[in-house]
Amino acid sequence: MPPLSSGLLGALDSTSDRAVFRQIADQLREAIDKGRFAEGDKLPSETELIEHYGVSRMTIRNSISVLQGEGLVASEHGKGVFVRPRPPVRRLASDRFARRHREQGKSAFTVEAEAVGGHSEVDSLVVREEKPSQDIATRLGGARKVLARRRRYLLDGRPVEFAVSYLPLDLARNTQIAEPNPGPGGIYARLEELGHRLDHFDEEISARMPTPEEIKTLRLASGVPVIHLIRTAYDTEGRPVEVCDTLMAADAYVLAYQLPAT
Amino acid sequence: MPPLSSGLLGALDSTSDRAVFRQIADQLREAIDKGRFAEGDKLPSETELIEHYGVSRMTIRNSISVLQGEGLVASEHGKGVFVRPRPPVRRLASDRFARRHREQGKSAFTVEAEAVGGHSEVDSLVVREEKPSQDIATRLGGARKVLARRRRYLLDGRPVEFAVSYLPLDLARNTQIAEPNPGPGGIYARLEELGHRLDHFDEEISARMPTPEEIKTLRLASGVPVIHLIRTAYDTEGRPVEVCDTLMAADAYVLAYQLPAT
DNA sequence: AAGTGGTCTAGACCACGAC
DNA sequence: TCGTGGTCTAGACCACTTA
Repeated sequence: MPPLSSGLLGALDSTSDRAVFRQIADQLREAIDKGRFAEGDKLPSETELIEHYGVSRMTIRNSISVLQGEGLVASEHGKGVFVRPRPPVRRLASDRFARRHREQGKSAFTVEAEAVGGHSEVDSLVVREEKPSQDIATRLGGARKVLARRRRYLLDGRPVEFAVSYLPLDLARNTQIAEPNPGPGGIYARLEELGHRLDHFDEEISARMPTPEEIKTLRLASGVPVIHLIRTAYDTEGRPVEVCDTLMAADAYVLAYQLPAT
Repeated sequence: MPPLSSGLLGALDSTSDRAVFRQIADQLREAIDKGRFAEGDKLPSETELIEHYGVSRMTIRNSISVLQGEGLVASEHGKGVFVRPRPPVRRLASDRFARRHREQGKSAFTVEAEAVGGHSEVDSLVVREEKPSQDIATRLGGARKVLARRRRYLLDGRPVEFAVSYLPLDLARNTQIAEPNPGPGGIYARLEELGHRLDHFDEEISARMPTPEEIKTLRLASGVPVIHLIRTAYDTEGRPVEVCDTLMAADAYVLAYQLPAT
């Protein structure tokens, strides 16, 4: 095995209070930040790092797990540890639910996917009647039964978003909204055809680390948070007609909004 | 040492493919989710878990580090590992920059703090002239020098947000905006007095894991992401008059927006 | 077969906090 | 003082990838 290219990584400071594994993590992080390891590059193997620093394997693994937690690197069993590439980001514009998009027969996700020139797919579509959670029921103005539309969105084959739409059952039952394919313009276009002209949407955004199940569904690398977005759609009479509960891979999205100054 | 209360945690499945430390993490997670350990409760000590499961210490520590990464628990040296309490969340409303708030002499942060009945402080205020980064310069329409206002916000003594406002220097120099205390209503009130009537704000939101420096500044527990918000303020002539780059502790915020349906 | 990371053991010494 | 978590060692065996 060839020795580590000199200069890429420095030496430890034994006089420092800082733990050895943190010093090693610091040096690797700095090398990545400065581009000495580029996106997609393989870091030195554990064996190489052990020899370079003269420490035990667990110390090296500890260092690398720090960087994994920061979302900087991802390890691949049998291959190595790699600098995580920044995936292409989808920017959700504040006009993404504008009527003019619906009138062109496009769903919001399609509009966004086209904006980045990507290929979009929908997946795992399940439509069924449910008893809503307390939170969803409240947001829907006290609905006792709802129609739930679950689906996963993929961009260029990568799952990026998982969403559940809830609609009051009395409103959606026996309409095309209850069909797997809601038709051109999506369920918002159907709601308007049913006489529920949409007035505005409220969105609430938070971020957190994913649960193991969410990691599986969105195939998340470690160190990638999720953005949780809950949108409520209101018609012109002020009635909430849909709640959409969305979980997004945070490394795949930027959300954009416009606020009035008045 | 008393034995672990029976029933709280189960046994390992040696026939399972799932790694032992993951099985232990699963059981602890389930116990937390089901409320068998409540917020703020202490988990069994490493020694207790070692005896309960009959595994080595590193295996137990590995399990706990999984839960730390998920933001479920936080360890305190010398005391134990505790279920992380959900801190009070500040909800940023979509009207938080409405003129009516400014006209009451209140800053946006004060308005929000009062809404949750908390005590707010500002900290580490530094105002100085700078050469902006490429990104900031572009957002400001090509400004070559800017006034930068850095500050940290604390809610009930806990740092929750770090923000930097950038203003074109030709606009802010020798005004009260360049003073540490910008006066009632904050810099947006001053901008309007200077003839820059505000029209709207653009906000861009993303989420990621914090850098070590950000962890220090916001005193973040492990497993807590940050929300990155970049706001650009435009006057009625369409000129960008301020860019505010904000980093928020994700466990302390919910952002709310309203979208038009038109 | 050789190299990589994944899991696990059985110790050691240290630093912090509560009593 | 004692129990807690923090750091570190020196091994072992396994699973995956590449050649």
